[in-house]
Amino acid sequence: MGRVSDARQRLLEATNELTWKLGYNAVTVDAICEKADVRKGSFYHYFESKPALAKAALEAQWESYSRPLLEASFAADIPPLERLKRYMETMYKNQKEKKQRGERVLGCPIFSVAMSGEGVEAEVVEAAQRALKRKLRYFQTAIQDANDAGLIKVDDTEAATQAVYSLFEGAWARARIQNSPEPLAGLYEQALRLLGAAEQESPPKKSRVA
Amino acid sequence: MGRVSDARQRLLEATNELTWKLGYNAVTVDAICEKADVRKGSFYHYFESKPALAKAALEAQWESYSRPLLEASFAADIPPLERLKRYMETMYKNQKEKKQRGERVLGCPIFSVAMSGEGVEAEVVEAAQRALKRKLRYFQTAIQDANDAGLIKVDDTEAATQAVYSLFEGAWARARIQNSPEPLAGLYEQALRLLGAAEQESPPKKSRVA
DNA sequence: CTTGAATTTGACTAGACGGTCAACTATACT
DNA sequence: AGTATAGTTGACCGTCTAGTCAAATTCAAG
Repeated sequence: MGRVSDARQRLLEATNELTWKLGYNAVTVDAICEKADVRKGSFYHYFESKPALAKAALEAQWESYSRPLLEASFAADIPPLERLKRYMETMYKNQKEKKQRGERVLGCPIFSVAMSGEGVEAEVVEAAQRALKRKLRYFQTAIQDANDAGLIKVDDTEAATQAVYSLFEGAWARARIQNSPEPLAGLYEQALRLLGAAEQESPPKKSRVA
Repeated sequence: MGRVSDARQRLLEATNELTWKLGYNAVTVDAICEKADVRKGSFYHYFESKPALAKAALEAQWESYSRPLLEASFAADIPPLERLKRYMETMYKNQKEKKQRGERVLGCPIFSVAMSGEGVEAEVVEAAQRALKRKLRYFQTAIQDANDAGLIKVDDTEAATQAVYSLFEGAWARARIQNSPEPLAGLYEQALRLLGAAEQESPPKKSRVA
């Protein structure tokens, strides 16, 4: 019964856009309301507080953005290393296109929130941490599968996975910092080295002098 | 002439401590003043604004903290790969000890500020970016030296350096997120794989099944 | 001991912030 | 058509925030 509205959805989207660009603490309730074209009273009709909205927004973003992107690249019917390749190259292309469109390179929408640590309500940080852990699982599965298929050569699969993940998140974070997609370029090849799985080699060059 | 004081210094230190823990936007001038035991009026005697202080604090931190740590590990008379090893293991130990002392694992004091992007005054972000670029140069020199000495085997030295740096910063960031030093454990060995410089090998194991 | 510059102080402001509320409006269901 | 209910509105509040200032204090140097 009663009226219908998509104000809740608009609030979630506005929150994610602003938080991605500015970081959680730099985003105000007023700014969210303005962007979503919703009055403050309505805001508190849908969410009991700013952190509650931020938490819901992160979860919505996981479902509508991050998860689909991951599922597309990490589909189980794709060869395991191909999954990594697809994901990394898709992310690179995404950021590159953004840059060419004149937009800023914003990196991972979840990572910067997760990094806030204290200084942001635990509720929000924990939602971001959960999302990052889920993301890690795609890497773990793919690399485990690659290992089972004998495609990689590592002493410690888990350590290698962590390293690939750190490499990826680090590159993505640096892309944001530099406002450039370049740190994400050629990441797959670097990941292969971590995994002891040199691909079809191009002719190796010897050392060169500075 | 006139009075002498170390209030300026105390303000810089308080700013760095709080920013490291909470992130720039969660730190208020009042909190800084309280921690430094300085009244607000004095604050604005020494710094013309909050971002101006933050910028000065980042520069002070580079000189008094980051730079010494880097210089100690990356001294030119140490073999190039040994430099990387020392740095990474020092950072790991640092964070591990912090954790054992019951403190939080805070990661890189500069990285989180640099990641703020818009939403933090350009002045502050740029100071952080400068510091990160300087840090990268230590990696570049060490890896270039390793390459010149034939210690590593990479097609593209610069790309490998970027990857090692992304790996390191990514791991450090994840350490903060997880409040655990573990992402930094064994990083040097992973870096060696990126550089095509397998160390004194332990007997290699073949793939294993989940 | 005087002088005057450097420093300290606390009270002050204006605006932004997160959040509240009671009244109002639209509409899906009976 | 009537009504309960979901959604909307804008004015309002207390607190926090960055920043100001004129007056008071300290002390190095002449």
